[in-house]
Amino acid sequence: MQMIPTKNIKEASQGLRALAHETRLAVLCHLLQGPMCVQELMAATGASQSNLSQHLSKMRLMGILESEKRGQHVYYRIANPDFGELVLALKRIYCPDMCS
Amino acid sequence: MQMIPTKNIKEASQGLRALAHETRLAVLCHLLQGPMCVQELMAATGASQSNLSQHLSKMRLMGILESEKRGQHVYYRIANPDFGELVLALKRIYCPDMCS
DNA sequence: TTGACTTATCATCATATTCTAATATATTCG
DNA sequence: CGAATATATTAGAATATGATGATAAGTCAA
Repeated sequence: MQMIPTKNIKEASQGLRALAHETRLAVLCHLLQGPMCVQELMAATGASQSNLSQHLSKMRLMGILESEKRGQHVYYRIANPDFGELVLALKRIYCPDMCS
Repeated sequence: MQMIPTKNIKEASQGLRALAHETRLAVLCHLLQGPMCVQELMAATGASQSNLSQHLSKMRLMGILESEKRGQHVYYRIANPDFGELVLALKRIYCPDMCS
């Protein structure tokens, strides 16, 4: 196991912080199934429009999500498939009962 | 990819929060090499004694680390090897240049 | 153009996190 | 015992983060 360079620790910890919230982690999990628009994510997470928009904005700024406007809807998707691996590692830790 | 149950999202996001700090992530990375005592971790991270102790305490309470007292030193180690996988996923995202 | 709808942004308040400094506890050694 | 060392705990101030409500801006359809 090789050490992460100090200069990257900062970036990685900022990225983690952008995931370390119940709503944002739920969004990430839902988006693993494919792109969704804000309305759909509102329904899926139960967050309010304003609140969700701010969470999505933060994740986009941190490079976790990408967005694309189609008509009056904005679709969000995961920017980097490696986040799927990260969620898998999370599942091994926090959902040991799930056979994945 | 199977969805993480809502009831576990909370726990997982709390766990992530316990990692989402520059000092704590650095500690985790160092401990991947093996157990270390507080002094060694102070030298490795540059954090102050009190500050580091609080970070270690939080990680221990969150089940990320375990500690063992040996003489006047307290050795910390990673409680769950799956956190190593999580760090590997982080490396793929934030250190794409590192050939790991 | 007007009105409904979708999303983003802003201001503000509430809460959580982090750091520092001081102090406490425990262990070892002389 | 008393001093030195290692670690933990506490209180407080500073800062960051999160939720809400109001509003703005873009799109569509009548």
